Amino acid sequence: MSDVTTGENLLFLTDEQLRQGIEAMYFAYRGFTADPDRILAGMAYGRAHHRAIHFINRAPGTTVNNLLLLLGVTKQSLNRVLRTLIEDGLVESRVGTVDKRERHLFLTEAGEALERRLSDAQRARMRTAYRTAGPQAVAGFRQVLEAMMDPDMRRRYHAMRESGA
Amino acid sequence: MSDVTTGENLLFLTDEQLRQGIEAMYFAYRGFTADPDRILAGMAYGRAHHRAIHFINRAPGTTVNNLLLLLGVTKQSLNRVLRTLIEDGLVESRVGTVDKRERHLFLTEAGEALERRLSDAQRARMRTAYRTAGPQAVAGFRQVLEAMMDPDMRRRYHAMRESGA
DNA sequence: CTTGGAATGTCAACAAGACTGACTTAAGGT
DNA sequence: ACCTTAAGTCAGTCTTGTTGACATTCCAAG
Repeated sequence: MSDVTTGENLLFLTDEQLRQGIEAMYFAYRGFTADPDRILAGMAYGRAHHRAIHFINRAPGTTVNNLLLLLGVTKQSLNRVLRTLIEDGLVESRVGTVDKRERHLFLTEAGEALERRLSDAQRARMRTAYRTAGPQAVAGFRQVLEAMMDPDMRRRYHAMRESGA
Repeated sequence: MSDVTTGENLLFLTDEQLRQGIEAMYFAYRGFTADPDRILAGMAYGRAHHRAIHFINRAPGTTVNNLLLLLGVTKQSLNRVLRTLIEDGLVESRVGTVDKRERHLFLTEAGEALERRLSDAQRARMRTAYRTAGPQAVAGFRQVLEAMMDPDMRRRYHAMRESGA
């Protein structure tokens, strides 16, 4: 351990440092959502639709229940969003083959097109930020974010990474 | 430049890495807001009240207009929040002495008490995350967050740090 | 000095997206 | 047969965002 991490030199843990971190998180999240929000503003969609599309793309064939756990909203709330996406032909809902109670969700071609448009914008900002800060900083960024998650979310986040990559 | 940052070794900039970063940001932000949300759930307040209280505490005497720029909402939206906080005796609004159109905002003792309760909870999570990840990671975290902000927000974020610390 | 425009803040009405609670339908599992 | 689980629906509420209209105050140009 270096001297910054021990004794009275825990300078990165002062209240002022923590407050600045909180504000940085707040302002950065605004930037993080700004580009997709702008794209969606024109259509009849919002951030809720984006989140659904994102996770259906990440885990094609996921069930409604699984999506519910990832998004942390009520089924009534998700249902409203999902219904419009299905009606508009962006998402397809297939009855489960092994368990017919389940609905498996997939993006249609139109859904994938919108997903790409949204995630291109979001990744472009992320890429610029990553490039500006450099690989070391990115590693630290990821470490702190992970430590900030609730344990449940951290589990789901890891599960997603394993199946995804 | 080290070899990770050049040539074909830009591994931290792959689409998969960026997607994981996006998801980490999403899940971490949920954790970030969870504790204050829980505290506020009981009262008739929400995240919007928290944000107002936070920034009034950070910049006592700030005007409504300045708060508007920080929060990025319409004045009508902020006004509703502010009105309830004033009615409930958490915020005091003083008519400007030099420009009587302006209202200067301050936390009352009750307001400061709630601010402390909310920010204690949020800082506790932040402190744990920082301690877990370590000072190097925290530095990287801050760098990436800053690079993710919109330029306007970055300016305001820096202005806040100068006056605050 | 007056008057018109800009800045600041307030009121009212509405929409999106979250919530709870109650209920239905269909399919599994014991 | 009975209970549970998955999904969907209907109704009502809350928070927080939006627009539009309006009042007050300031300031500067005529």
